[in-house]
Amino acid sequence: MGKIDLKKLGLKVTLPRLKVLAILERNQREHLSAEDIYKALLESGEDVGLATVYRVLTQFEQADILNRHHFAEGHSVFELNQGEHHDHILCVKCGEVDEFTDEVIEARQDAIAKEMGFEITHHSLYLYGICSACQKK
Amino acid sequence: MGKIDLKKLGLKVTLPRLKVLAILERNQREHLSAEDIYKALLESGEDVGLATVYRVLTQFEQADILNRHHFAEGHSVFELNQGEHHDHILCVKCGEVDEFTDEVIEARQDAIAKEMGFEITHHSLYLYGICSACQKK
DNA sequence: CAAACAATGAAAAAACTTCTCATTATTATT
DNA sequence: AATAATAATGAGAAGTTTTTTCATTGTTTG
Ligand SMILES: [Mn+2]
Ligand SMILES: [Mn+2]
Ligand SMILES: [Zn+2]
Ligand SMILES: [Zn+2]
Repeated sequence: MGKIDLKKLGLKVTLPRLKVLAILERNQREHLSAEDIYKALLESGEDVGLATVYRVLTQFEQADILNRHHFAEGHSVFELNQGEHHDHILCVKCGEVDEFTDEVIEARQDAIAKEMGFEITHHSLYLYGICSACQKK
Repeated sequence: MGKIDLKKLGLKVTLPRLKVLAILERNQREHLSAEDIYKALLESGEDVGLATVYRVLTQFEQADILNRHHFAEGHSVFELNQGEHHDHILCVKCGEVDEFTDEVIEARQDAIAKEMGFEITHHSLYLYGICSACQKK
């Protein structure tokens, strides 16, 4: 988990990029939308445009320092790439998001792709359900 | 695979609903967007509004006669519910979509949800990669 | 510190989907 | 077959999320 070096990624070191990165680092366990990040910037008194937030997030995604997810919400959410891959399970009642990794599933995915002649690049797996807290209500 | 009875689903039997259904039935193996369906209607000389296509698709989804998918494209695609569940593998080069089912993955998903205290309702699994045809180019 | 060029903010536009509302169609009931 | 009750429709406006445009500003290199 070394510090992220924008210069090494071919990105100029600008205030907007550093600020967005700081917000993502400060919210490691969260899954933030572009709007969330934009609002956080405004609250910190930073003068960054929403278009820039979108641009920077796309660049970070291409540089593989963060992951974009499409939960069943209509907008993208982002989280810093924490090294080890993980998948997500979401509560359809309260929106809670938990993370998991399963080696059996990962292995089967690779096997299936191979069987079907695909060279797999990535995957997205989301489980939806009702969390234990919401079941009790 | 009995004929779909709109009346039994609590939906009035209207021309737009029948036409949309016909297009979906005629394209069982495809994954069509609302726009695709709208264009197909126009080409058949049908006078159906795009808003109606969206409305009807949402109603069909709620009636559980079709499934909505969010591939990495920015818009929803739909396919008639063919009884047995399946997941998807997509080519990032040419857009080809193939289908598969894996009992091991299905079982692990249920087990994971249970372990994490969730009552699972559904899931979405998409594998992305390069198909065999595109690898040869 | 100057030149070269990349990044930015603001606003417009694009892409997709939903909403509003006046009109029309369907259904159940005569 | 006509009626009344009500649900569905088409057109366009509007809502959401994201991208593009472009004049201005900032970063980097030498
Ligand atoms: Mn996560
Ligand atoms: Mn399918
Ligand atoms: Zn919950
Ligand atoms: Zn391909």
